[in-house]
Amino acid sequence: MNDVAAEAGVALKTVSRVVNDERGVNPATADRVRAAIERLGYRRNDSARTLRRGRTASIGLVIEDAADPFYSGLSRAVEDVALRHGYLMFTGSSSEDPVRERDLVLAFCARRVDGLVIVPAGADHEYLTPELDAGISAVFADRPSGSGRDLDTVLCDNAGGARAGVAHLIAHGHRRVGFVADAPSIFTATQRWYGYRQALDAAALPYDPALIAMGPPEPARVEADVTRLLALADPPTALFTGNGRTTVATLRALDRPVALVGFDDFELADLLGITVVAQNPAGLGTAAADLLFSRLAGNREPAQRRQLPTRLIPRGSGEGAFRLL
Amino acid sequence: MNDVAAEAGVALKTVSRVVNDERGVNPATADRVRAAIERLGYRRNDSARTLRRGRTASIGLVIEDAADPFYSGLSRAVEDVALRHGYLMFTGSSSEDPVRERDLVLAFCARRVDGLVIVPAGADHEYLTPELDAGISAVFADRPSGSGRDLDTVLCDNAGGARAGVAHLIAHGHRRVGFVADAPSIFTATQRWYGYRQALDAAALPYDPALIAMGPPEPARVEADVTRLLALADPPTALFTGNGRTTVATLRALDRPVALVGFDDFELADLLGITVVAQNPAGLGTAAADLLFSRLAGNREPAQRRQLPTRLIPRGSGEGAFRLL
DNA sequence: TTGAAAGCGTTACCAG
DNA sequence: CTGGTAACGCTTTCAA
Repeated sequence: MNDVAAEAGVALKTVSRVVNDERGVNPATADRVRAAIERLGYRRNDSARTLRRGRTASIGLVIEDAADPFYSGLSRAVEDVALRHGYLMFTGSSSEDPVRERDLVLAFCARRVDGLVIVPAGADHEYLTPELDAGISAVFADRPSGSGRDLDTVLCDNAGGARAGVAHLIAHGHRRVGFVADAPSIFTATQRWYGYRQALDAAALPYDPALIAMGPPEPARVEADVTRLLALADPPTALFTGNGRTTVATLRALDRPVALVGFDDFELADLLGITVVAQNPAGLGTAAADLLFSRLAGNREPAQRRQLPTRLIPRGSGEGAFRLL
Repeated sequence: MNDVAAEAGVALKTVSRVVNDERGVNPATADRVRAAIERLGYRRNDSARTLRRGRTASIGLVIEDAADPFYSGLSRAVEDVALRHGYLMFTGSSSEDPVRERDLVLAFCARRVDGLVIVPAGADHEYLTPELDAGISAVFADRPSGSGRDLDTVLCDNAGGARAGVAHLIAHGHRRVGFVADAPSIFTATQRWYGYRQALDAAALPYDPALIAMGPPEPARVEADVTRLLALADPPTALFTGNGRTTVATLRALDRPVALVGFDDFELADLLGITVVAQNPAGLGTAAADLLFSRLAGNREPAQRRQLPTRLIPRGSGEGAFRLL
């Protein structure tokens, strides 16, 4: 900017005015400055700008895995909202590791992002306190925080969705429904398990722990669990799967037709005829980002907790059974 | 940092030394400083650090769409490499819009990212010249640049992969193979079309423009085109589809069994029995990021152009025909 | 081992 | 309309 000022024969401050489209600059002077900028290939240094103004016009997004269709849909939605507000977005994948989540969040904060959208991997967010005190806004998406300050949170109706899905199977005559999902340490898995129990209770069906298979999200674990369930002496006649990844892994493990309803819609589920409880990843991202930007705009209301609805989409596998051939 | 110094009763510089783990600080003093940091909830401002040091330890990634499984896989791979090097990553989706690509890249540069990985939406990259002169490194992934300085580029073997896929269909007796893909303005689509032609030529089969359906990536367009091809008086007995999205859209449009080979592997393609020419999105991202970081480490060799192999995976649809039921 | 001062490239504030 | 100067929070350089 100094060089440009010298080149154009004006003061530094005048260049700043032109660069920032401030009014009160002689058009002729402005043109001279712009010409100098062009000649020198000058580009404003936003780091310095940021330092001086105290706002970086950037946000940080921490998700579980950028390559997972659910989170990449959420990610794209957050990005769109950010860009619409003129903000840039840092992205990081926590890989379901609380330490990595924390490192990413703190690294973003060190860059002085104005706000954060976090899909928490851990339950403890005490580490956020100094950052929040420093004025950084944060919104939790998909899962709530287990500790720390009460913060804006956007979830989907996990229990309600699971309840509806399992009730659907029960309504079609099933009395033994297997439940395959992520480990109980994952908030959404536990919520969906609540929903499963509620549906059983509502139908006065017994809860059989032998029909529950919760664990790490690895496909191999899921496939082994499904195989085990189906090999029981008194096997389930239907399965409810706890998320998209689990549903897909389950499909691979089926060696015979079984009624199936899965939480999360996914690509080609319609072609395959899989009945699902759909949630809206993009909607989740948009809602979280909107909430964040309302905070950045000065909204000082108490922390909100929004819950997005789910939708049961019957496609055959929940009404009859899933069969590929 | 000033506040911490005051709180600890030392000079600013000493705090800086402690924060950066520089040696030559009395352990007792260091402890006092650390205690003050803890009390005040101090966090280093990396923007200021960046400004002073001239390196931001961040890169920018511009892809076509963060929600597309292909690009989200690439994205995750780039992120992993960046994090391993202690870098943070800005992400942006161009939506196949050259203007948006340019705006994103320039915004990243204004933040003084050290490097860029770009999946170009446009062919013109003259706008990068001042940035490159300023010392920012850039690597193109998935598609090359059509203009501007010669830069590192990582592609997959588009023509070779398509040739192999089409040859596979021909080897199974097909003499009329339809080609459904993105618009010719997209580099990969055109390259794959070359591969298609090469396979025909190698088998001495005539090229029939009526069998070519290239256009916007919208599913509706693809479905309409597929329907049109299959309704021809002399319809194709096999289809080659130009990428994952197109393959999926094509599946939806099929009203009868047709032999099918698709470029790009995708989730559940194995279950559905779709023969594909697989490329490796994560490998592409890793290669591009590795190349970028070698530049950031000082590698001054001439621009490289790497080509990653593709792999034909027979699963049934290319050997017989695709049928869901 | 510790500290003081200069400077990174901007913008805010006050003068002219 | 234009310009000077301080300040943002840090690291670099030099001195004690």
